[in-house]
Amino acid sequence: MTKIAKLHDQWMADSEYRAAYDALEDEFALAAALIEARANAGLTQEQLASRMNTTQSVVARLEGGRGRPSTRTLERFAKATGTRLKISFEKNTTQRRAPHI
Amino acid sequence: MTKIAKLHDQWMADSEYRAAYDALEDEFALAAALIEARANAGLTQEQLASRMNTTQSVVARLEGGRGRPSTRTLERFAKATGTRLKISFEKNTTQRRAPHI
DNA sequence: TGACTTTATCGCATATTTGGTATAAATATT
DNA sequence: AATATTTATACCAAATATGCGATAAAGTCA
Repeated sequence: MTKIAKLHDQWMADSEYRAAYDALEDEFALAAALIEARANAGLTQEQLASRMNTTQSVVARLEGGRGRPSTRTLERFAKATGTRLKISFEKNTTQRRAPHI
Repeated sequence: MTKIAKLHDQWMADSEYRAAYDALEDEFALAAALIEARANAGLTQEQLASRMNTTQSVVARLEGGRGRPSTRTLERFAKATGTRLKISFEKNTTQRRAPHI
């Protein structure tokens, strides 16, 4: 294990750090989904923004993983990309492995 | 087809009505997911609220399908119920049928 | 029925997200 | 390189969600 990975493991013991890390991971996952959906739709941020009745800066902010958008926004995003928003709470069967960094 | 169903079909042609209807459908889907997750966790709204660092009334509001919660709230809900929040944009392969009411 | 638990709703203060504009930064095109 | 296009960031006002207490409503059980 690298020094960094070890440090990470130690830090994960700290609940505050852990919470921040998990939140980050989720934000990335959402950002990735947003980017992929727009890519599949073949739209620029500007075009998508127009379909969502908002501005390009808002779309950039969403895809940048900054902030925690409301489901209202996600639904508009889904419609604009011709997709269907699906939100679910999955059982934590397998414990997530500590990622190798 | 019933008279009501016929009326419904006519109304669905009106974009404003249709948008409202779709939003409602999504809200119900989310509310159902929330309720199911809490049931699986075997918690009362009060207990869950405590784990989310909020109050019972907030949980009731969420499950009631009133408002469009932020992903921040959904993430806290997921952690409190021991589940993992999953948000995805699914391709609209088959067109959704008009539901029979 | 009455006591008790759980869930739903209301009003309002606070917090967060979103809209909009401007502009910087990055990417693509010629 | 120069220009055009696309994406990222900053700021502030407006819209929306959240926190919270009080209380109503509904459900459970003796």
